[in-house]
Amino acid sequence: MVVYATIVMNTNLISLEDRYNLLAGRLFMYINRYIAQKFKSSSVTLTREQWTILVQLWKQDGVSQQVIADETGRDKPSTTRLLDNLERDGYLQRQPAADDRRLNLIFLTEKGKAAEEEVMRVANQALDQITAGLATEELETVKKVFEKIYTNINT
Amino acid sequence: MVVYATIVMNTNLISLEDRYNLLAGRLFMYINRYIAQKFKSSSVTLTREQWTILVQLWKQDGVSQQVIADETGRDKPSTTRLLDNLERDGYLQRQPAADDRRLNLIFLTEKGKAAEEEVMRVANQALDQITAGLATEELETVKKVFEKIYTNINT
DNA sequence: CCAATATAGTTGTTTAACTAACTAATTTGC
DNA sequence: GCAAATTAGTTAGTTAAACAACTATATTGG
Repeated sequence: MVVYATIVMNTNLISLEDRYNLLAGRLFMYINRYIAQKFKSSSVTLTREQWTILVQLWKQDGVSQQVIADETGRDKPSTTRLLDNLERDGYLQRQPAADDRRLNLIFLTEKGKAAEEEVMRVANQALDQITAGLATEELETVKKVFEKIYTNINT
Repeated sequence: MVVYATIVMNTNLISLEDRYNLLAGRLFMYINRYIAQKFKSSSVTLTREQWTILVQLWKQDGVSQQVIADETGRDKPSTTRLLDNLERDGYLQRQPAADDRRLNLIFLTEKGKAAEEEVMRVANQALDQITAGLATEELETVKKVFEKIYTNINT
């Protein structure tokens, strides 16, 4: 067993255990599981990942796959395959752009549009349960920390 | 576009956008990518997930797969396959327990033990960079929020 | 003008998570 | 004592993320 005490002292007073948990992404794994369960028990037949794509399309559809990839923070192959499944399941359709044949524009189908209300109701309910009892200032701090981490990662 | 204003008002003053980002797990996706890069560029040939298993084994090895699954928050099939790969790559070995033949006890190999120092050095360096410039109180609040969310999810 | 470069999207491969279904071994409770 | 239930672990199938390599189209710069 190697001793990490000096390393911890060099940075801050948060324990290695806490820092490790952040890094390990355990909470995210649990949140992911929770959302999947809530979707399932509400007969929402979408994954959390598919939901993030649809959230973007409900804001604006008719955009290219690259735009969706950028807006949801994914690479192109991951986006291609998420769109494959969503198209297969009838939520959207690809349409080549007339003025640039490299682009696929993504359009919601009627099914995709109709899904918004119920899916967002379930998602918001899950969010309410996840964040129940948390003070606004606490969530503001979390937001600030997340933004700082984002900056740290990208510089 | 459905209007969510009333839903947001019913819960707290954090915007839907912020709540959505928490749910979407974007930051975690970015942290995951960052760690993977740091491991790769330091010639640590482990995934973040494999690392979480080894962290547990460095604390205590000779435990069953179920114990590892519980301690790292995974289900059994995920744990089985992570251990498959770690065994294949020579970091550990399975050994049937003498007194209960259902159990596989997991033991680090010399390679698995020897990896600790360098791997933890790289992991701690990445953690330092990720949490740089964050105040102890901010990280304490994040910890508190994470714990509260964990409680919310499991009740 | 057209070769070089950049951009959009797809495909293949590996890792990992989840669920469900399964085998083998152990514990239980009548 | 032994059938039923529980526990440990594996296997199969689906979804998703990462990276690398690829095709097709569009833009660029000499």
